[in-house]
Amino acid sequence: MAETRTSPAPSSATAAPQPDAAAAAPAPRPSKVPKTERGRRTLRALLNAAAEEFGEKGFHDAAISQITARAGVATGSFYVYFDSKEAIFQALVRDLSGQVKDFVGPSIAAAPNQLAAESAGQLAYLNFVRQHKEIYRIIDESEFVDPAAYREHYTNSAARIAARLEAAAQRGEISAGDSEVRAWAIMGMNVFLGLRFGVWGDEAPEAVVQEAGRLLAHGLSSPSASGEERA
Amino acid sequence: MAETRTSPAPSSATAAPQPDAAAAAPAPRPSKVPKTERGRRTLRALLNAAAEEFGEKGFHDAAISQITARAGVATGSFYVYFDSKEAIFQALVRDLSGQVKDFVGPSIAAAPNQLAAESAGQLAYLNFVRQHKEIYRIIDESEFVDPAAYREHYTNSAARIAARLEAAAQRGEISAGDSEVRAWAIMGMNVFLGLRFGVWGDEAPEAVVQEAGRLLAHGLSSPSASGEERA
Amino acid sequence: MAETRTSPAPSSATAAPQPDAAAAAPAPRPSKVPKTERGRRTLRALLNAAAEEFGEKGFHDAAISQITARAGVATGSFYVYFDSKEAIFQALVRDLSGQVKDFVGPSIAAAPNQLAAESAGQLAYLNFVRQHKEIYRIIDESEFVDPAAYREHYTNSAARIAARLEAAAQRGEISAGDSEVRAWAIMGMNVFLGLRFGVWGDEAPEAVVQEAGRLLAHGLSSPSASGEERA
Amino acid sequence: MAETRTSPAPSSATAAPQPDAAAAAPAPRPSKVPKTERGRRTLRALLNAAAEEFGEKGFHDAAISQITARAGVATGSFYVYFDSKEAIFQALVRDLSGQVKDFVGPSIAAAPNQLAAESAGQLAYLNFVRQHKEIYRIIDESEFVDPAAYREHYTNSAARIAARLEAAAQRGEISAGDSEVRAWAIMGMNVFLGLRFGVWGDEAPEAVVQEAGRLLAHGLSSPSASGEERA
DNA sequence: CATGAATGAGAGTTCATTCAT
DNA sequence: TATGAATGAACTCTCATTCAT
Repeated sequence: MAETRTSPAPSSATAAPQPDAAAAAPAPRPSKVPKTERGRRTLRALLNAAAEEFGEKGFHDAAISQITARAGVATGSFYVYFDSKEAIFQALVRDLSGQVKDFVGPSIAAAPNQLAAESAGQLAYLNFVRQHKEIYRIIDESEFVDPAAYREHYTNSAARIAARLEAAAQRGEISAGDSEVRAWAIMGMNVFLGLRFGVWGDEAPEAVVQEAGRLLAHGLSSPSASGEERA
Repeated sequence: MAETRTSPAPSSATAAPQPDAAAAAPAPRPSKVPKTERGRRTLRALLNAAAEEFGEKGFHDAAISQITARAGVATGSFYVYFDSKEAIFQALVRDLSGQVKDFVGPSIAAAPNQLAAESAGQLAYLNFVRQHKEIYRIIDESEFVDPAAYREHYTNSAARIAARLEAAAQRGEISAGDSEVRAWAIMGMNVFLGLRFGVWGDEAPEAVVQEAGRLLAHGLSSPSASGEERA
Repeated sequence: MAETRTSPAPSSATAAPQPDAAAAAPAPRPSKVPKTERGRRTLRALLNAAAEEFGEKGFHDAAISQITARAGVATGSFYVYFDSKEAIFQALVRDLSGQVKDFVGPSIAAAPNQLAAESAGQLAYLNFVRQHKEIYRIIDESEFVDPAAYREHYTNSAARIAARLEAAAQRGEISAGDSEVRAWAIMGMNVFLGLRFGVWGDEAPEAVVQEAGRLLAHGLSSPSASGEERA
Repeated sequence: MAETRTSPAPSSATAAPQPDAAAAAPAPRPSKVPKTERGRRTLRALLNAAAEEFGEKGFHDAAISQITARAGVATGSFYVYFDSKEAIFQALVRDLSGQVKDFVGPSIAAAPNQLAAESAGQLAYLNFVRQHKEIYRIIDESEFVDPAAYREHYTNSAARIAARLEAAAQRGEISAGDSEVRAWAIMGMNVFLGLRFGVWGDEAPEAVVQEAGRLLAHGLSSPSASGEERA
């Protein structure tokens, strides 16, 4: 059986310097780019405070007055840098999306082959989620607050996975197949395992990743039988 | 917005034998069970209106006054049936969760073996999502509005999947392994494929399901190589 | 010489029941028409309070919280009847515009001939302005707050004057000429005399009206000479 | 927005001999007179920018930050030259009031007799208004922002007109009468004709002025009848 | 003189919920 | 049961003004 759902991405970056799709994003993060050092500090303080506040309370229960209080600045200062609550949320999502990518990416790049890479990415993602539950929550909520950012986040992640699969297939490491479908499937696995074993539970991640790796490598079929064909 | 139910019925039973967690839920659906025919009609109208309103606007932007307006009743009447905005949302999530299960369940039960069952469930789920995008959205948002309901929904789903895998493994249809991890992985795949190919896109679902079925059956490994062991 | 300026209309109603141009106005005054007696009382209280507040402070310095305080209702009640500060201001202008018309109209209708009618209207207007300085101010300010209402007010007034002149010319009571130009000229006279001798000063209105009547009847020319033609 | 002045010059002199009320005004125009060339340029830029901004948005919707942005200077620089938003508005109104006078005055001076002079003034005014709608608006709004400046503007204008009428009456060019009442009546006519046929419409100004000239010369009376006396 | 970040009081507006009818 | 007016706490956002650099 199968049911509904959604969540923050496993991601896994390309260390390569190729122009990221995000580079084409229309609006730069903060509505005002600070020109002085002082301004840069204030902006950073606001983003950090926002991550805390949104993570703890969710978008709607978060209050701008609380964000500025946490950041130690006046209410009005908020609007020097962001046009609205939505605007800072969006800036945050893009920021965090990048953080996930940057955290997970290196593990993947270091893996000897594709299957190992996916497992490494999964493990890194699980650990990241466990340490940054608020990030998971924030990205998830963007589905409702800023659908475009949400979609962008997952579309980018899937594209990176698909590119890796494509390359591996050409190298003969894995079988050929529709990379996009596979990428979304793998991403979904990662996200849900992250939810269950990263956010909600804290079972040993290695065991989880091992089991998932087996599934990814050989599927469910028993060595002897291959049920599907006979279905 | 997809056809909303025409009766406030609390959704149906599970084919599965496992005790439905929902049965233990503390709060009964509507805070007041109507005694007259007129009352029953009003309650039904409110739930239908709520499905539309929440589906279109999301929880926080949905307004009770809009729900009552859609339902054609006065503002005050709302509180005859529900104690709060959260209460009607919760009632709705439980209701919709049941609808998903009821729609997908039969396809699974009709399948000849486990792998076929998962593929059938996936296909049914994809079709359901495509026709009821607002339901997808509502259940998703419950992560923030009513986390218990959200967790319950996915935990129940995973439990059902795990039970099926367990049984299939005992029958020798599939390999042995940690059923819970596998169940969450499969559920994640389904959900994300549903998001990508059900909610956002409308590519032919059969192709998607076929590719996912192959992945589930045999994994990514190329017939010749088995990368993982060497990693 | 001649300079800038603007102000609230002299008006002068048609007692006749002919459909008023205002009847074609798109939006009805209050955004919600009360259905109960209690509601009607609250709406009236709000409008009265708004007239006081706007009259004393002007649009921008007026506060909705002050309006509701004066009316003796809660802040939120305001929004039951009006969508915004602008909305109640608009409703007020239309209301007051009607009041001016209703006050001045009868005097005009009672006059024996056209020149007497204009003088009577002028006198009535002067007296009205003197007693309702806040109304003068409110209508004036609508030029900036709700230009459409402002324009409507003066256009309607001018149309009524022009219609009277037209009729009088056909009766041979006055000379023929461009009624619209004449109407705006007369209205301008009335408004500025109202400003100078109604709002700012309180010289005997009868003397002012008498002098203005002479001007209207015979112009500036000296009985013997007629300068213009020779120019 | 019509060409704003190219220099912060405080407007010119009056041809009329009566003491200019503005000369007695308490506050000198800019709160600080620039000593350097650079300062003079900044001041000029601010006044020009203010004329645009106030003309387009009105006093309250105009923002100092917008004025400085248009002027191409930093926010803080504003306060080097003006003490407040009100202060720059006041400086502007006095400036513009002088512009109107300077534009209209010469036409009047050139006329052969009084009636011709009033018509010439009217025509000049109409043309001025048509080309400088934002000036019209700014002076008008001063009724609410800076009542003293508003009153001063119209009182001065009326005084100039009255002085002309007085002189013409003594020369026997026009009949005798209360000059102040006549002056305000004429000014009102001009202003409203300016509103209707200058700001709102652009019918041929000559026809408007001709009709108004007839009214001013002979009034409304038909050659044969003289209604008023019989009233 | 110029800069531009920081300020914070104050306003308008929303809407879930109550309650008298 | 149904109604719909009334409530008021709470929130987002504005912007004239200050001041350290």
